[in-house]
Amino acid sequence: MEAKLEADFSHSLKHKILSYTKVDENWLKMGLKYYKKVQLKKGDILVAPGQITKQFYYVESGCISYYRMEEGEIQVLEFYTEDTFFTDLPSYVKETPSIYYLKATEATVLYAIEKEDAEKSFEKSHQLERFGRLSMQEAFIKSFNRIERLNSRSNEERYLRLLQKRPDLFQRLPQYLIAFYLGLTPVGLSKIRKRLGKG
Amino acid sequence: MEAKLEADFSHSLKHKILSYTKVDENWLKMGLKYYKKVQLKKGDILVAPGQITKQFYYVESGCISYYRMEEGEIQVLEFYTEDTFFTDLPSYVKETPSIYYLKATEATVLYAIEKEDAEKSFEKSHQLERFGRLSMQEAFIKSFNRIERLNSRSNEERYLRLLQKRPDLFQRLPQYLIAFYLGLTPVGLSKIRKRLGKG
DNA sequence: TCCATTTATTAAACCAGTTTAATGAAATTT
DNA sequence: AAATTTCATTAAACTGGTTTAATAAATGGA
Repeated sequence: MEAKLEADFSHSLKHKILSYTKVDENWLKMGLKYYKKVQLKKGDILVAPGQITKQFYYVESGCISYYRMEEGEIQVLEFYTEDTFFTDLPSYVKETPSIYYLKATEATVLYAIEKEDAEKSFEKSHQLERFGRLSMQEAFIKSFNRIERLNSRSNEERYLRLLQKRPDLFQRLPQYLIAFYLGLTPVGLSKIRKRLGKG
Repeated sequence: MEAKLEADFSHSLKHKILSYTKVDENWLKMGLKYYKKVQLKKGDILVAPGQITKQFYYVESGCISYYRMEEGEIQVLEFYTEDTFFTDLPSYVKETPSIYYLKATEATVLYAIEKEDAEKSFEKSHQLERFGRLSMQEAFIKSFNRIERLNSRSNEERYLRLLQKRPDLFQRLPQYLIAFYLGLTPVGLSKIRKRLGKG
């Protein structure tokens, strides 16, 4: 019974780690036991400006939006959804106060690991260190793709590409957040959608 | 004499690696010996569309621009300058043909390591694996900063921020490349500069 | 179920960029 | 030094966004 329970615990996280590299069972167990489950309700704030982000996260289910407010304007950097690692990296790495929000835009289940523990696990296990490297590499590629998208000069194209690449976002998020993510105003996005016949 | 020569070889690269994490001298030597020096003249192309990028690079001096051509339009993703690691990551990771150019915009000195050798070094040494992870993390943070800049809706602000953060680029690169990097046309950038009184 | 709030659309005036093309200046080649 | 090429600026017409404000629709709480 208990064994069953343990096997179920963070199953998706375990699977995710193993998708990067082979990790011996005992080291994997060691790494996994540092993670603790966090349940967020819609609207819960995980990180707010001024706080130092000392944890790294894995989204099992739900959606976290990563944004900041600057002179009344929202700037949306990313949406983290199922099966994704994330944190507020600038604050996490430099241990300085965050200037961002990390907020659940729907009921969300996370696993959180303390920075200290993450580093401990990397130090102890070469294999987990490799997992750390490869997951960082994946994060980098994703952010690279985002740059590519942001850098193309046509907003319409940007909208269409997002619609194609992450259609789920349009179902689960208010449209104005998507507008800011695309670097548009809600009015601007609405116009584009009208022009395209709502695609 | 020979010892002196060896000590000088890729000194800046050695220094760079050690800036990430401690690496025992013998492992470091082992890692470094995989790198070979590459000298590029202005205009030389390191990677062209269609090629598979099988090396990872470190810029000792000079400047490499990373861009693509799409229907006659240039899209500039990044400029890699002194003391920076880079490659065409999508192609390097997935071993698929590149869709980008990597081109020297001035005389440039690089150190190049074969992917195979890089992986070998990571496998052999936990410390080098850590270096790999942390350098990837740094690359990720840089690209994150770029997203932040690209995502702000005012072009003028984007221009000013770049001017402040990487003033060297304005000295060493033609203005039209900077314009495309900012997601503008050369004409657009020229207008902004005029408006601001050439900053 | 109704009321309050949040979100999306539309309209109108405006503006910061684009496109195209011409001119001029600077750098490179011969 | 002259010729050629590359690069930056300017102008004019245009376009696709912004801003502001009003309205309508959807959502959520008491």
